[in-house]
Amino acid sequence: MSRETLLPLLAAHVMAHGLADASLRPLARAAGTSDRMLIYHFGNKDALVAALLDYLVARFADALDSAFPQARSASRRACAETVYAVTGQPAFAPFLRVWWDIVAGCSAGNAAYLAAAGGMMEVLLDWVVDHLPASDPDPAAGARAVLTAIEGAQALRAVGRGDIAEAGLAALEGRPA
Amino acid sequence: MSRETLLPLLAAHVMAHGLADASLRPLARAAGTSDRMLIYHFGNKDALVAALLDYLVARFADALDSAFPQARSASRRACAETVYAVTGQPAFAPFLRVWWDIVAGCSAGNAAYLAAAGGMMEVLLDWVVDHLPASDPDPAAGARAVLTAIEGAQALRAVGRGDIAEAGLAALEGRPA
DNA sequence: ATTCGAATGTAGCGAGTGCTACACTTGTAG
DNA sequence: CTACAAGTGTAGCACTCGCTACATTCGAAT
Repeated sequence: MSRETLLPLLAAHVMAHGLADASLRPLARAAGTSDRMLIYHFGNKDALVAALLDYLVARFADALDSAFPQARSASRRACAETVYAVTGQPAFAPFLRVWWDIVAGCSAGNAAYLAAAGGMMEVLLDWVVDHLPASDPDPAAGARAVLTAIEGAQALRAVGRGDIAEAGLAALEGRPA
Repeated sequence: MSRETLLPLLAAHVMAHGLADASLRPLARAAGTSDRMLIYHFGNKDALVAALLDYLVARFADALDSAFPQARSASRRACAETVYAVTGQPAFAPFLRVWWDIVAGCSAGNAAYLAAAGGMMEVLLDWVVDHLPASDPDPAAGARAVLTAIEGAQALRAVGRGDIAEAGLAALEGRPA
């Protein structure tokens, strides 16, 4: 039982039950250990959460690579709608749940969450750049526009207003600027 | 000390310290009462939070009406950028902090948070419709596009990537579709 | 075989959680 | 004046929190 064998089990529990109110004893139970051993391996809870966030960023990158279509999209709007559709699948709900916990933590000033969020945004930004139409005149700007729209659409879906999100994405410009 | 006199004080504390980990005793201290009395007035913590969310939605509507320019924007993009700029002012940080707590709570399945979020989105949607260019051919669709972009930009700013948000908004179509 | 450090179990500390029991003071209606 | 309900203070319950002290087991190196 090292950090490496623990982390997947801990991550599974966090994705199922949220990051915000994850406490040592339930975490330990989910991983088949004791709170005592979690502190032993990670030093303290903050370090554990930091390790967990690192692990989750890596898993998020994996999920993007494996679950998404490889082909480039036909337009910025199509790219955004693809990401929106894929992340709407049930398999992605646990990621999104943790994601909003991270955003809330960042807004509260948590530095570890900020670092994790930055990592995830970098991964996502790279992925979007690689999936924009090859004809896009400014992939860097296009990726940022698409990412902004995706984030907003997911926030709206999270609060039960997927209708606004879908209308919003549909109104995105279909062709590169 | 009725609910009505308590709510502003409770709301102030929540906006300063977050909604997620607001517990009765600190809330009571901030309002000059005891946890005992909070339960007496509201029944239990869930009801207190529900009342607090109602109050916050109303305050949010007030803040929009008073702090934002009255004039219509010149374009959908300008409208989004105005909202982004205004909500970037320090006075709005407490609202946003609570907002992300609400989004995270919705993602975790909290029904009371869902209702509050729905109310806030309704308020914001109406405001955006009223501030789109009068020439916009489809204000309902335009407002949804603007709102999606705004939400995304704010999420990105919350996680320290305001640079992406600004580039993303700049790439929005400047003229109505 | 002995020694030593890594790994682990048990028990508990002090603080904080939502909430309740009980007693007490008020203000008001009869 | 009395009766009664609304309001309030004090104390506490059963629980969880992150973390620690102490003791033990176990495996490998000497």
